[in-house]
Amino acid sequence: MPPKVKTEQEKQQLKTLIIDAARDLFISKGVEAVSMRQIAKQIGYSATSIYLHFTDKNDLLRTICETDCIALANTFKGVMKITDPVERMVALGQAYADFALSHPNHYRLMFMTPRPETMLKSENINQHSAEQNAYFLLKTVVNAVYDAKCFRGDLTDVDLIAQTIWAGMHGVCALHITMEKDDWVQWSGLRERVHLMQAVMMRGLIRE
Amino acid sequence: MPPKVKTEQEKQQLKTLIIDAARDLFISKGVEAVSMRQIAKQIGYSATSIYLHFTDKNDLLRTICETDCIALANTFKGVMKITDPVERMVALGQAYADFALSHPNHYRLMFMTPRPETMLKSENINQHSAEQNAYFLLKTVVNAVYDAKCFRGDLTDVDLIAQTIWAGMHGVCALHITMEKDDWVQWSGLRERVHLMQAVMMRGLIRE
DNA sequence: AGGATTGATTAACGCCGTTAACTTAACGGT
DNA sequence: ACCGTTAAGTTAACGGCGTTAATCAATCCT
Repeated sequence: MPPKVKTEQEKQQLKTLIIDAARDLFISKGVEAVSMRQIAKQIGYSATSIYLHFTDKNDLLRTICETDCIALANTFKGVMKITDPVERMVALGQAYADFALSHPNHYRLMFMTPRPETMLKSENINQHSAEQNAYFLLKTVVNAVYDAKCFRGDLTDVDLIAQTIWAGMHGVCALHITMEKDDWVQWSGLRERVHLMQAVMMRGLIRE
Repeated sequence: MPPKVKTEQEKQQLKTLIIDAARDLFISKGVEAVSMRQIAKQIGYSATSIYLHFTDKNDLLRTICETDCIALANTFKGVMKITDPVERMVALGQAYADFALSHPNHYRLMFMTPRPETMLKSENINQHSAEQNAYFLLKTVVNAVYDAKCFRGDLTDVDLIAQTIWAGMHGVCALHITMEKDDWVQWSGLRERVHLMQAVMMRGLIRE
């Protein structure tokens, strides 16, 4: 029963209705365990209706990733108030880990799901906006530390430094999310692992 | 057409035939893109035959992971010949990254695929054998460095140290494998990232 | 020789993502 | 006031998936 002619705003509303339902399901059950039919049922539409707004499941997934990457950058706004550059960088790492570990399925969705071909082009993410790109935000924070001449003298590539910090935090979080339950490893405390990674990063990067 | 009565050895042969075919496909196309029917076709059997040897797809996957975890530990044997404990530890990290980055799908299979419930119990992996457990091997190597009193004084938990090193290398590799193609990040060179992570780890952990 | 057992097969079930064909309601033009 | 067009949705259908049930053929045991 199609009460026709939808304003652009109404269209967008339905689109975000789909996105929100899909994200809820993805987060609570994991991406691969959620079907288009389930998402549709959740919002009282038929499965094929989703295809009127997204070309396929990957498109939906990519859109959620983009949206949430922006949202994630926004949740980091609080740490940006910290004035000391090094302190701010540490706090950002902590905030990142907090997000990853308190929303593991959400994190998996955003940073542990291999991107299919169709996901490559993300025109919607502004490469150079701290509001819209969590990585650019990290880079900004790292750059401030660099400008304050706090890094070791042999470190001159800000991208490289930022990506290494990211990799360190990602490593702890991703390893935990994937292998938490594997009992052939005697896992030490998660808190300690996050903390030591931060300490190692700082000692390894900051001028002594 | 069943030419009956199979010796235990023949059974095992068929089982490893399935495993090898499945691994080949998993590695070349990614786990989720490979169906039981495809694996079966590869070895000239019907799809349901696989279920005579593995209870389901997860069981097959878990078996491959276990097998290859043991195999991985064996490929590290060369590294163990290095006598200097710190050198040996660095070389192990490099060997680990080399494996991950030259066999990304294989690595994904082993260390980036979330374990379903049925995967938890891995009785086949010996928790305390360096030959059968790559993590225990790492722990042994880390322990040698610890005994040589090369770690900073505040580091006393060998498991924690080993897991942090693992996380660091895993972070670089996993991030690369997942996000390599995402163009909203200006990736610096992969080699440099691996190298800096190693350097940061060493500077952060080793007594100065 | 004949029944039980083993190693395999084919058929079938209920999902999945996605496409095609169809329906119904609202709008624009005359 | 009518009528075609189009937008927004539906149902039907396709081929493939993981997996289970039923079946089949060859061998073994007695």
